[in-house]
Amino acid sequence: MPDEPTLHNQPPARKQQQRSIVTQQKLLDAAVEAFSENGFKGTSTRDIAERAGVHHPLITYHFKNKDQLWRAAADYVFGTFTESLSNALDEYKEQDPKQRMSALIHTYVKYARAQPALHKVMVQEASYPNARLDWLIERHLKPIFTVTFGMLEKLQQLGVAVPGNPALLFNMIRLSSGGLLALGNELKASSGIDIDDPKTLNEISEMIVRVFLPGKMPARRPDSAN
Amino acid sequence: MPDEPTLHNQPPARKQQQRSIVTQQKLLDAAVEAFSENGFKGTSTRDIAERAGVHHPLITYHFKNKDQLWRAAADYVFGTFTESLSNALDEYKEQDPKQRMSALIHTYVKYARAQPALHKVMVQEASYPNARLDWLIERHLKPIFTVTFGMLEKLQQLGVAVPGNPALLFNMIRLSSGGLLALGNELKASSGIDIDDPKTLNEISEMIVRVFLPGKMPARRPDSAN
DNA sequence: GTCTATATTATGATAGAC
DNA sequence: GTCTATCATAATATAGAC
Repeated sequence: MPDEPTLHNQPPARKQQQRSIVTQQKLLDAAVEAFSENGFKGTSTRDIAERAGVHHPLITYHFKNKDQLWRAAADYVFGTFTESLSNALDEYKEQDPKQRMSALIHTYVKYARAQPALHKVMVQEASYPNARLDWLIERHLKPIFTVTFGMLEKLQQLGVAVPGNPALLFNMIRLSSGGLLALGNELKASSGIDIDDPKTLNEISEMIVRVFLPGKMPARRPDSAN
Repeated sequence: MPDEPTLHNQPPARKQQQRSIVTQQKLLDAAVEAFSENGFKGTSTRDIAERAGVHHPLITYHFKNKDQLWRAAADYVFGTFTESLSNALDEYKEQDPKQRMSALIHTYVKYARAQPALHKVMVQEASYPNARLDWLIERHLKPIFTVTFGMLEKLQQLGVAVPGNPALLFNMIRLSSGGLLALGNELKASSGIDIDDPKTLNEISEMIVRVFLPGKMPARRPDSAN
């Protein structure tokens, strides 16, 4: 790997740059874990540095301060989540609206299991009005929500989703999947639900579809609009 | 009000005891608010004392330490919640199982609005395994859950509640009510849902019943068991 | 890019005057 | 029962050596 700049716009990654990326990623993973466990105020940058196996002044070096590190961690979690969602939508784009929504729900359940921080961080930040919450809503929530509201309204018109305020409906689905998995550490002892069992995840997404999207898709006329 | 001890077992409350109770209550209210906003680690006892308008060493005096104060605050929140639930059950004890469960759900929604700490504290503590979580499950959750699981199973047998694992069903109902209201500060901006509007609360509990308990109660035979 | 050292403030808990 | 004063520790952040 040559160290000299080339004619290309992006010079090849140098060893130092590579190491910097690794350190940043270690800090991001540790930050997601720590912030989702103890919230913004309850998390110390020292704790994050220790989890990452990195000296704590490096946080200042790579992310400037605690607040910027939190934002980078949120971008990381919500960015990969949004990506999973749009991949799922892409994969099912030939299917009917009910199947597409079911695929979204299943994707959400699987992602929330792998990354419970997704919902934990939301609850932590929604605990009281603050700038991070506003930032999260504008930057990550609204884009996802507006798309999904529209899909749900269409499903209501088709008689598949239960009637009522689609925003409420959406948020109940969201809580029944991501919100449920965020309680993972409680559910086994309180309710005998084992979210480590892969069958449980299927059970959850199937129940959500059965409950919130109980109707059948009407037979599709060949000449109907998409 | 006489200050001397009487022949009764419980001597009349003295002024100092009265003031002590007031201080303790102020600290409890402040603790519930602070812990639900910032979690156990993220809350400082100084913050609690300031919210309560009390000097911070009084926390040690009245509650020994931060951990004991947290437990007292949890007892306060979950104790009054359990009381509301059993009052609702009492009030509707002559009604059919679907009406009783609907009353429970509506009580839960109303309580969760007035005291969002109920769910916030659970999410905060369920963020990672710890002694406070175990204590909360054994002391407060299990008694409520076992009763409710039974009621839901019966409603499934009657064809009122949707089929499937009743524990999952119960937790989805719980998330759709308490979990939803815990996100109150987010919902208005992200979804246009205003939980300060009393109509919204009715909309929520009605949608939950419509979604999770869609069946009608079968006609009751006069000689059937309760 | 990495580390040690440190300035400054916040925190949990206690001692002891009143 | 209430308050001031204080101790030991932990926190965020920065300066500066290497």
